Amino acid sequence: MSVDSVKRPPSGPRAELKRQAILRAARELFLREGFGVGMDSIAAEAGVSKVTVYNHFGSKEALFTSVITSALDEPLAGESSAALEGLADAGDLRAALVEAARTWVHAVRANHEVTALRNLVAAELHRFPELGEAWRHRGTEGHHPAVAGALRTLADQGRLVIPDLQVAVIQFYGLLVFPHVVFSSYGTQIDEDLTDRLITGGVDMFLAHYGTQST
Amino acid sequence: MSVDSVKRPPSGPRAELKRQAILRAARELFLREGFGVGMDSIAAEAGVSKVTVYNHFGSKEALFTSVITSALDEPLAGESSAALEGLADAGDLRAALVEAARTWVHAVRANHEVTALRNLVAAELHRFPELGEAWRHRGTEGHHPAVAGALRTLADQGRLVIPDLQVAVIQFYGLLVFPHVVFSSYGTQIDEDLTDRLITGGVDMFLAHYGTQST
DNA sequence: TCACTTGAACTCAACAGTTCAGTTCAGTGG
DNA sequence: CCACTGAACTGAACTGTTGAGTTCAAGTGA
Repeated sequence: MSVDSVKRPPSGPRAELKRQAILRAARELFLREGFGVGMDSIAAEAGVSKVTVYNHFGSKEALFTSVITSALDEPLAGESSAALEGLADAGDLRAALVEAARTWVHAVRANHEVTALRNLVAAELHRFPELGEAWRHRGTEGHHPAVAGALRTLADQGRLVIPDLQVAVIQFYGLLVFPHVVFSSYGTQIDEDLTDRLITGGVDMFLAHYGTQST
Repeated sequence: MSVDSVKRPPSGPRAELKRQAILRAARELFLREGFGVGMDSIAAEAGVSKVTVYNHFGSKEALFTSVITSALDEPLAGESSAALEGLADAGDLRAALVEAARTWVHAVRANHEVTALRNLVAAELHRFPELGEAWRHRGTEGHHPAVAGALRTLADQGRLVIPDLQVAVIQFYGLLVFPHVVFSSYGTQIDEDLTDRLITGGVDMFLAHYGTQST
């Protein structure tokens, strides 16, 4: 009998499959029912014994944390910040901005799941304050640099005049992304047509204020 | 023994006092601890017996609903939409807009409580979908007409040129209000100084796009 | 007198987490 | 190809707690 009472999580190929199945199920049920969902339901949905769930994750809170942090790695960083990179070389800045914004907003809208997870984290802030912070880092502060960098570059090129970068970044979000975030937190969505008008209108407005003749 | 088994809520002046005390306590505790708070705690905080709570509200869900709907009646409709009325007569439109926005945003920021209640409703959307809808009505759609009306009036006066009113309204929100809503849902706040720059910068941007020379 | 209130004890269900005896299955050595 | 081994898995029963809602006998106040 080993004195070592620490329960290591299972390893091996078989265990990894179960782990993924549990994460998938937990994510889906947390999204559908909130944190209040029972561990039995999650185990059942994953097609796995409850004991296995506990062997892997140790507690409900740990499972929730794993679901969130695993979701933190996947999403929109790729396409959307890539779209921002190309801005500096674009001939037609307006068209390029519209295109970038379109990519970005569609990434946000397409991921029902990620947006819904954001709401879930917000809902459980009092139970998991550290998750709120983690999400804030990856989300807002994670993209700030990309947006800020793109805007600064354009300003350095003389194609934009931006006296207050911090404000400009938030305005960029406010015009393009926040409407979708806010509406989704009510459980509704902005329809396709209005989304499109918001994008072109937002870019127009942004350029009307910050653009120069060389735009 | 009356066959009538329907429990009417208590009435009378003393009952009304208790009712208010319960609502106040419930609101405070729901805000501080979320929907998970125990009915015993609420009763204790209200200085009232648990039985009295149930005599008045019947169930926890009904109590929660009452807290929200009672909060729906009170808030920012007054000052903020009043500030929008005066816009039509203003000489200096920019100054007037900044002033109106300042009033409005301060109303949103000052009411930690209302904003926090909004998050609470969003958190419990799956349990109370009808509350989400009610909040949306009083909140967003409740103010839309005021904002839309003010903007339309200014457009009719020829002081603004607004091709797409629906978009303009959302942009107005997006520049001025949404940043605060989004940040507060992360549990953070935008500081005083940045708030001010967002207001003036937002109005500038709005006017740069929609304003005319007669502005 | 009558409606309202109280406190304390109670029921009942849900749910996190555990225990255990037995089963699956991927290797490993022969 | 087989037998054995051990880690991972299962299912079902169990513990312990928490919390919603109820009951009741007694109190309060217009």
